[in-house]
Amino acid sequence: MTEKQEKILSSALELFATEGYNAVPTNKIAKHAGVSEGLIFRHYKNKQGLLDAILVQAFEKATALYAHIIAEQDPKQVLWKAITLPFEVKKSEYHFWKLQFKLKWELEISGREKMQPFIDKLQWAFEQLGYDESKKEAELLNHLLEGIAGGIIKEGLDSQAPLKSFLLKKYNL
Amino acid sequence: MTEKQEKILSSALELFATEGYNAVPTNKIAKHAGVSEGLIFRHYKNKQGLLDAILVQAFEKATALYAHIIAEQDPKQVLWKAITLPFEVKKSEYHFWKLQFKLKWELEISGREKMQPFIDKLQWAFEQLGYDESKKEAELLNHLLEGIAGGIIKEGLDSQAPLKSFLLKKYNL
DNA sequence: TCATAATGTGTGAGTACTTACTTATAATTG
DNA sequence: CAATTATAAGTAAGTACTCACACATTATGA
Repeated sequence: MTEKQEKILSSALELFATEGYNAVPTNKIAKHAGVSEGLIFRHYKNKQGLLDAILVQAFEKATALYAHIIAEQDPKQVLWKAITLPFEVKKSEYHFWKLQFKLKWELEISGREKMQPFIDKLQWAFEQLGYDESKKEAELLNHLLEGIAGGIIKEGLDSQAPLKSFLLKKYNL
Repeated sequence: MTEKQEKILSSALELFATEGYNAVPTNKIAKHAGVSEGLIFRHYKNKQGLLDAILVQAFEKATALYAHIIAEQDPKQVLWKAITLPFEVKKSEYHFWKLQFKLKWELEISGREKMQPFIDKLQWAFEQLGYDESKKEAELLNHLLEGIAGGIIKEGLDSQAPLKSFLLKKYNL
């Protein structure tokens, strides 16, 4: 992948994340990337193709992130890693995360499939720890973590930080 | 407010909710409402003005909905009403709710101000019930309820229904 | 080894179509 | 008849995408 090709991808990611897919015209992406507009279409065929390329990267990134948790064999560690995950997100990755939330609602790209193995692992952990209704516990915690992640992206880490130790206490971690 | 004026509003609400603000051109709204395109601009000045008019209605609707909870004096009842609220949303109001979520991310219209009195009331209820960290409890429950509401809108009531009794049990209601 | 063909990267100027908004003018209402 | 509601036909700017062409890199073959 050439340098300009990567620049297109990162510019599109940033602009889609901050302004939304439909709100960003391709000429704006080109300008931001310091590239002729035609090059976008040479490399990615059309605007949708550009988004798809970003989504592929996103899928890989998300998979890598959750792999760490899914591989964990100690159920307590699974919960601990899951809960602390959103608080560890780096500022440099905000665009990436913001885009996930934006697309979920703007284009109704679910992201559910991506999450399912993670939720399953949560359920497994709750089961191991003797919780009564592991599936519901897992879905509940997932809602919670998504809410916290969204809060961090929109209002900053500080707005949600107090919830970290609070949650860990709640789950006896 | 004339009949056509209302039709414009309801059509715009439906289309914005299902497809997103930026994805829906004004001529499509006019066609859907059975109205000439110019009429939209006569009544609402521009596309943003049309959205603003919807948002005013939304604010009133949300305020009315939460008023019921905020007026409640029994803390247990406050929690009960808050938790059951998302499960009581009628299908006819899905567009309205979906738009809230869509705009929150597509246009970054927070909706936080709308919610604050509700969150404050949750905090009050937790305080009354002797919870240790009422503020964090309130924010946690709010995240949870938003997650559930979002789930209902995207995946249907059935997908989240089991969580209702589960949550009520968790909070001893 | 070196001309040359082939392929891939990149540009800038289009093009066909869409989109938000305007305006002149008609119909309706009070 | 005065004001308001409504329309149909614009218009200027924007938008996704194409295309002809230039430049660079690599592959081929005498």
